Amino acid sequence: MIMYGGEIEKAGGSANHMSNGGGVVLKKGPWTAAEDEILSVYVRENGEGNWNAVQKNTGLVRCGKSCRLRWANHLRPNLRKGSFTGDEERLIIQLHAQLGNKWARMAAQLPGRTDNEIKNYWNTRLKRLQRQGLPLYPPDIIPNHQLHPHPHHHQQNHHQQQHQHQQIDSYTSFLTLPYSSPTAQTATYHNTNNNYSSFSLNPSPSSYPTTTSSPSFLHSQYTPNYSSTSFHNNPVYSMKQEFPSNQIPQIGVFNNVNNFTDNEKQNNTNLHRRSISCSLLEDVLVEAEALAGGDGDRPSKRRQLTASPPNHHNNNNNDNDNFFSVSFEQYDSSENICSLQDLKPKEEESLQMNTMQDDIAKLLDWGSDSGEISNGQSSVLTDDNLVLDVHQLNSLFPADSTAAETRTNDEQNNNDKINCSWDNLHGVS
DNA sequence: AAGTTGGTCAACCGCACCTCG
DNA sequence: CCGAGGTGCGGTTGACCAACT
Repeated sequence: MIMYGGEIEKAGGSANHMSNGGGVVLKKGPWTAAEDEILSVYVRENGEGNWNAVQKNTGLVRCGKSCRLRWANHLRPNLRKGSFTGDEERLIIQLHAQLGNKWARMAAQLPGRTDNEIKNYWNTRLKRLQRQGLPLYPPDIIPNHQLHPHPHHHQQNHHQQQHQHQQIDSYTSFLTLPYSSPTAQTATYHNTNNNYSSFSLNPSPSSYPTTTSSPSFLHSQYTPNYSSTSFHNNPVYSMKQEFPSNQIPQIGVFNNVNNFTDNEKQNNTNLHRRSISCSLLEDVLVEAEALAGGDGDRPSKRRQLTASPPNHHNNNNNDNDNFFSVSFEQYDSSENICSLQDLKPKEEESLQMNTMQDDIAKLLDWGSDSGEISNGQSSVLTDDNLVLDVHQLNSLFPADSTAAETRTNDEQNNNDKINCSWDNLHGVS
């Protein structure tokens, strides 16, 4: 047993302590290095989960939730520290446009990043943009809720159900939202490769900063395409962004990557965390199944968001020519992703994840001159950028074509079904 | 130099879901 | 079926620091 030897203030003598009900006064506030070490050793030896046992077994006077949080946000391996890169920022914005305040889901798309980091980043950004009266999203990104302001009401996963009470409020707020910016096109974007993006893009995006510290942004070099009147009259630009209650779990552009590179999965002994990841994937799977199985004749936002590009990429062609199709290929195969993780030998899995981790690191750095904070230019997802992205991904994910080739017929059928639903999408011109 | 403001980060809180007995 | 315990998620808060006035 590891005994915690850190200082413990007198019971009840500090606001930084709380009782766990058993007479033990649990410590609150910042963690010490000694506490970190104790927790790290314990998790290495016992794995994650059963966090309340940490206190019992180590004497660490921290509640289970605190232990879990500390581990997840600071101690677990392969955490990415430091500022978000420009591409990460862009991805966060894109994901937020898709998912809303689903920080955990967003974090799952950003290897090594925590939901807390993303949340902090977004909230900071939100506050700044609100203060400046600037839009939350670049003109070329239209949040899904603006495309489909009437969410349907079936909720298919517990993540969505979990915060129903909050989401009701959010939905109420959401109903007051106006829709897209004056110049934004409410059509789902197709790039020149006939690829699909689940958020809408203005074909002529203006430069939009993603960085939290971009001087050009902070000093209003950002010039929206529309008049200042419409700019300020459009509440999108100044209101707190809220999302409808049934935020649809989306497949982010890094979905495929996430399945293998999420750092938490690198700990192969960690079945618990794997189950978390699978839980996310299962959510995706449920949606895929709902889509493939025909969600009635209701053209839902879900359907729109998960639709595949035209099926010219269905077969053995080089799907990795296509940035987004890579994601969707993986998505269509999402059922296998969890099972693969469970079945794959740990060494192989680990190796693959390491490789993918590197790939992601490269991916996140592409287009970022310095690899540091975006200067605002790279945040624009233009058609040309997409082409570039596709080529970048081409070199990063050579295995994807193989993966696509090994898809089962069922997966292919599912994909085809989803493709068929493409024509039913709302807002697709 | 002192006060103010804003940004970042870490941590806590409350709620809801899941599992299990 | 029900309650307790464990867990995950999103919201919120407060400390700290740097830039600004």
